Amino acid sequence: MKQFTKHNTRNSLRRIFLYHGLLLRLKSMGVTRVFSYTLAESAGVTPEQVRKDFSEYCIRGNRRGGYLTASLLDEMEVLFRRDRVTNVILVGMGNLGQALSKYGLFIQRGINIVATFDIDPYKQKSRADNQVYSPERMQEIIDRFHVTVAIVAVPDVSAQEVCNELIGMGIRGIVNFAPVLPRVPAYVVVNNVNLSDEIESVIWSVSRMREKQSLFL
Amino acid sequence: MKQFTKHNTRNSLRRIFLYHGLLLRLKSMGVTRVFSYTLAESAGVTPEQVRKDFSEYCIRGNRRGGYLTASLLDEMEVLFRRDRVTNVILVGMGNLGQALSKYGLFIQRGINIVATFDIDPYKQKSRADNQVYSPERMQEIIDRFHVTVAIVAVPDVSAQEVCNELIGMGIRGIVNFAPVLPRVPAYVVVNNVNLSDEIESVIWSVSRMREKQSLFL
DNA sequence: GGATTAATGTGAAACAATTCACAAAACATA
DNA sequence: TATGTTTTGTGAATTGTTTCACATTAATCC
Repeated sequence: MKQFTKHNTRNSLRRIFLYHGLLLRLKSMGVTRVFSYTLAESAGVTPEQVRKDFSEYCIRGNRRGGYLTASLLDEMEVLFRRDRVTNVILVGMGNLGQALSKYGLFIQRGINIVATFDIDPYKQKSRADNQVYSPERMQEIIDRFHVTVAIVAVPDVSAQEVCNELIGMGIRGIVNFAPVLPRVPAYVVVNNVNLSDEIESVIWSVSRMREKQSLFL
Repeated sequence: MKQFTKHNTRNSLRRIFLYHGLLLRLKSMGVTRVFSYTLAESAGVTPEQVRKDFSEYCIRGNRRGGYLTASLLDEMEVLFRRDRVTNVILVGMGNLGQALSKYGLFIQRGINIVATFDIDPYKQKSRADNQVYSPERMQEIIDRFHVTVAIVAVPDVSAQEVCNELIGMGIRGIVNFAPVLPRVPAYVVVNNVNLSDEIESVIWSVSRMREKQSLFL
């Protein structure tokens, strides 16, 4: 097993996944060899950054030859467990949950939503193509499919409760779309995604930029 | 107009929006007064961090008295333009686009999707409740509603082209859900959101944590 | 009204991340 | 095989961010 001595940072991990996505695209475009500056260019970072990031995860290139797209991808996929499909569950089948359950890119990336859950009995019935389960069956499905990661897309008021239940049933990683930060034990990983915040920060950056610019008009 | 001498960082801006969301909840729960440690606790950061972040945006509290929820919110909303509704457009009405167009939390946060666009004529017709426009009408609508920010939820292959067109029509901020990083001029703000990456990074963190733990079993 | 307490605000210190600069390696060419 | 060129890999320098420590302020209590 590989050891990462340095405490690899959240930022470098994010970038690694970004590189991975870019590499998939490059490979599909028939690019067999990439250089640190190729990736840097597409990722909007410096070439040194790319090399440092790879170095942190003990990914080596070939001096003068750069990296072979295919073997770099293989190495990354083994390293980051993307060589196998991971079963996840999705809790909360509101608008966002329904979209996520149908989002085609997940399965392309080895993310398999094995089951979706909602407390609303109407939602449980309504979808013939994609069965929505009652939360009662959660434990059973988590056990059967060895699920450790859940996507939470429930309303803010139920988010904490749902997270607590999931953790009690063995879930160890949560991608949380509810606009609250759930409180979890240290052995559980949470990634909070707040769609409103993402848009608001752009709105603000734009309006600030316009103000600055208008000073020079 | 307020001046921010310090170059406020991306992280502190993200946290500011997080605090804002937390404050909205606290206010709705009837909390009239908050302290830096109240917010720190909910946001998962240190109290000093909260105070530094506020300080960076010239937001002042009352020594010993902390912050009054309502006036802090007012101040933030004026400062970050959340006291008015901002019109945005949404391009790409696939699964994700459709979910985003119906996502109730946007309007709660003053984000108004004034129009949605898709090249697929079938999608343009199909929705009686929520008209989907042909891209031909984009310029007209951008001008009419003074839109400067767009949400892009198109497939990866068309993302760059769509962004170019949007920028040509006056868009200055893009929230990009396509799994590519669009190349844009310096006067355009882009925020890339990659849902697969968010999930993959959790999957990896969990599997790494389990490996570490198994060493001690 | 002075003493006490509980909070903020912030410069300084510690820590983390990025960029720089260049040695080491691999390949090409003659 | 020697030489030149290109690219990686990484220690050192720089830059950025967070935490610490404490002076400052406001409220409360005798």
